[in-house]
Amino acid sequence: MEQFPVNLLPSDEKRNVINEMDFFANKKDDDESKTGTDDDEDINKKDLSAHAQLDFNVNTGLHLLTANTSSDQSIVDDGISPNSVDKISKSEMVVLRAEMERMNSENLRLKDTLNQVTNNYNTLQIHLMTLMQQHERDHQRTAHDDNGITEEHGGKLVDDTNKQHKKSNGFVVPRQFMDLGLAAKTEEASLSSSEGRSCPDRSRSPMNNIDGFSKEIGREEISDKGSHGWGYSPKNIDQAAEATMRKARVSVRARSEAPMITDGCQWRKYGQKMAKGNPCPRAYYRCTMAAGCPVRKQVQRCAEDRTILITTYEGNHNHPLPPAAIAMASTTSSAARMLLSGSMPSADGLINSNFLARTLFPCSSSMATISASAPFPTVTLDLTQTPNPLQFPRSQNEFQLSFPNAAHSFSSNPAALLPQIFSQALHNQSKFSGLQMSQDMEGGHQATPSLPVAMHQGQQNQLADTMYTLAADPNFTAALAAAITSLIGNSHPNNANNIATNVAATTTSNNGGSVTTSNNNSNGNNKVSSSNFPVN
DNA sequence: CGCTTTTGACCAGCGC
DNA sequence: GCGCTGGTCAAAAGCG
Repeated sequence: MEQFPVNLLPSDEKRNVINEMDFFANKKDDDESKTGTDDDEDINKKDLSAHAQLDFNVNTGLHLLTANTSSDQSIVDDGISPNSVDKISKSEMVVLRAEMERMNSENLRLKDTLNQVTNNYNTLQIHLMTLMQQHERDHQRTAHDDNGITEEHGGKLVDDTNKQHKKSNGFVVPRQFMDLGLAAKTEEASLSSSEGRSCPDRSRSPMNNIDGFSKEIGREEISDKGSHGWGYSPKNIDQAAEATMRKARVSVRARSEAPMITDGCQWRKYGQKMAKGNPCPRAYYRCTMAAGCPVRKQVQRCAEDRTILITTYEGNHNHPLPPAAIAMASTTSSAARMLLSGSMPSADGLINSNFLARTLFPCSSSMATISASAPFPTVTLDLTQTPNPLQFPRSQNEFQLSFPNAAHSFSSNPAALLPQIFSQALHNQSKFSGLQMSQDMEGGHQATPSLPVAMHQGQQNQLADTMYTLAADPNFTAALAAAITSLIGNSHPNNANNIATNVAATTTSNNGGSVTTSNNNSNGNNKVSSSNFPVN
């Protein structure tokens, strides 16, 4: 280290020339011992002062802004000080300060360890709950097979769903989300067949109905609810899946001045309208990474806080995605899966989903809410809220620990932080991937009603199932991290725009102008409006 | 020239 | 039935 030029001097010469530098002499000896074998570390241990001084000097080099350090350093450099007693006392102060720094660093390490222990605890708790759920599901499936129930159409399927609710836990709680989806299935399917214009993509491309997640989740749901032997034709299954998936939406609220949040996909704008109760226009985008991809999203700024960008995803991609795109795509599929699994049947889904969000991303302040009153079942990931010190006393530290170079990355190259975030998120995800959720676990979501507030055992299991489904999704946490990018950008307002610019360039092309054109229908408000927070 | 955005129009659902 | 609203289409315009 250049900060220790004393090392360049022979030890004897130094000892003789600099009288008051016994302190340095010890340090130098210590340095020499370190230049030797590491095994001599214990043997060469000197008094605490020597080590402390070494640590202090090292830390001095790292913390250049420490005021005390500079003053102390000047004292040491001042070889003409007449009062050796003061030097000694000051040296002791230096030692104490060094010791304090060591303790602080140790404290940080302990905090980190505690954080890891907490995460491990949560993981194990989820694992335990999941195993219990699996055990219960196996038991119920066996009982259900004995009953030999078969279904002939969607209506009976819904009825059977409620039957299972009763059978599972003895409570009758309407599974609003699933019922909505299946109930709308027949209607929407008929509309699709008779009026192609209402759903041109699906009618023109029947393959869209059986692609990707829509088909997968739909069959998962149907197989789960009906269990065995229903009379659905493949066409009906696809229509049901499509209709169901079309109903489920995932909304992400994040603070960002960017036109859109990062999701890694390519989008094409196909419409923009003024929505009621919001002066900001709502933009409609369609995924253009593959022909016939059914995924769409709506982007709109929050009326109350226009720094908040609300992005609502719908559907699932039918094509391979780049790693960055997998994140947000998995958000939609996982969250939709959570919705369609009916794991949040109570009106107070906030409790469950908050637990979910905290478990998946304990270092974030993200909040997941379920909206049962919306026209479509929607899960909202609110990434705009400030951390709750009572709930996450170390959230900020944890976040910084997770992204130690965040500030530097933002100051130098904002876009460089994104891979860090995704890596961190994937790292978090790997904690869950070790749970090795079985295929059956992922595919079978048993209908389990719940008490609204006090968590019934069945609800706990269902919650665990849902959480596990999300956690097992390879990129759900990464998706959350992608959204949290906006949070980071918000914490660095000077860099937020840069991030947004870099991000937007990878997702879609847009003019980025401040003038947006509204497109109201039949209300005489077709006009060009200016906005400080353009949607696109 | 091809792709994207803009934007007026159309359609369906819903409430009154 | 009518009006409002959300969602989408598709021709025109813009852009590289």
